Amino acid sequence: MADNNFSLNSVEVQQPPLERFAQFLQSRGKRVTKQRRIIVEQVFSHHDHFDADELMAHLREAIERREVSRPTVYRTLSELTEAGLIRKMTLAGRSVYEHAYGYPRHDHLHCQVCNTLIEFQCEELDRISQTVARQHDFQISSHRMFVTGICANCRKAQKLG
Amino acid sequence: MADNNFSLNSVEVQQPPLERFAQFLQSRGKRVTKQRRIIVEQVFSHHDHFDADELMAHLREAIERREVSRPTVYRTLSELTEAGLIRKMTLAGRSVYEHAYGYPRHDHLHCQVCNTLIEFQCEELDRISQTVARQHDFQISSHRMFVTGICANCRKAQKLG
DNA sequence: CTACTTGCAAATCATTTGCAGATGA
DNA sequence: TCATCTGCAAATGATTTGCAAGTAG
Repeated sequence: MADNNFSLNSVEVQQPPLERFAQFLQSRGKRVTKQRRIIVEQVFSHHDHFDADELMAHLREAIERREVSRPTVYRTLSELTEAGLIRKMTLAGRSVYEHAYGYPRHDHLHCQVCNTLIEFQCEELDRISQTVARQHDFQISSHRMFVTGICANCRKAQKLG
Repeated sequence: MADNNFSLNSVEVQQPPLERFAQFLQSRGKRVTKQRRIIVEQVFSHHDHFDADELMAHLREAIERREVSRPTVYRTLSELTEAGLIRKMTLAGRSVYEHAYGYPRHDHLHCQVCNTLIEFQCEELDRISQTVARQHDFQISSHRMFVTGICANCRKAQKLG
C-alpha cells in the first residue's frame, strides 16, 4: 500500500495519470516512450475492469500500425501496477486490472454467469482485516474480498429462459 | 455452496471422504477407479493447502509406477472440486486447493514473502456479504477474503537479515 | 460387454523472454 | 551518445485434449 503521493485529498486536483506515470518512470531511470503514452491514455480513457486482451482490442489500430505490440502491453501493465496506478487481480486464472490512481478503494461482487464485477465499499472490512492481522501478528499490506454469485440481470434472464 | 449432505452437525460422525466421493461419482454415472482412490486418499491424508505439483510430488511413487498420471491428477482435482470435497483458489496465477469436506469455512491471511496461507474465521464476513448482496440485488453463492501482507516469521527473518 | 477411464503425446493459452535494431534523454 | 525500449519469434509453464488401449460395473 505504498502511497507515493504527498497528498490525495479528494478536494485537491490531481495530476493526470500520464504525468504521474512519467514521474514514476523517471524515478526508475526509465523513459517515456510513445507506446507507454498510448497505453496509459487508453487505460485511463474510461473507468472499467479489463484484461490484457481487452486492452489490446482497444489498441487494435495502434497494434495494426505496429506502434504497439503484445509484449509491450504486458510490460506496461506490469509497470503501471508497480507504479500503483492500476491494481491487478486474478479472475478465473486470468489477470484483470482496474484503476487504482484517483479511484477509491473498494471490493467486488463477481457474477459467475456474466463475469461482471460490481464494486462496493465497506469500511468494516478494513477494521476486520486489522483485527485479524493483530491476532496473528501479521503485517497487512492490503486485503481483497470477493463475493461470488449471480447478479440481478442474470437472475432475471434465467427466469425468463 | 451446494450442500449434498443431509446433516453436517459437527457432533455427528461423517463418512470418510472416499465414500463421499464414491457417492458423488455414482450420482454422475462415473466410476471408482484405482487412481481416483489413490488421489483422494493422498489429498485427505493431512490438512494442508496444495497445488497440483505439490500433490504430484506426494504421489511420486504412484506416478513412477505409472499408476497415476499428470492429466488424471488434474481431472480428479476438478471432480473433487465439483463434488465440493475440496475448494479451489487462485494464488499468484496458480491453482491452490484445500479441504472443504469436514472442515469449517474460513478465510486467509496470505504472506507474500513465504507464500504461506494462515486461516482465520470471521462470522462478520458472512453478514457483510449478505448486506452488500442485498443492496445490489445479488444472489450470493460464496465469498472469499484475502488479507495480504507479511507473516510474523518473515518479519522476524527480515529484521535479522 | 461396453461405456467410462487412463496414460501418452501433443495442443492450448496466457504470459514472458532473447535479441537485434530503434529511440528517448 | 548509449542505455533503455521495442517488435518479433520463440520459449515457458500450467493446464487441457485427442485418442487408442485398459478396466469397472
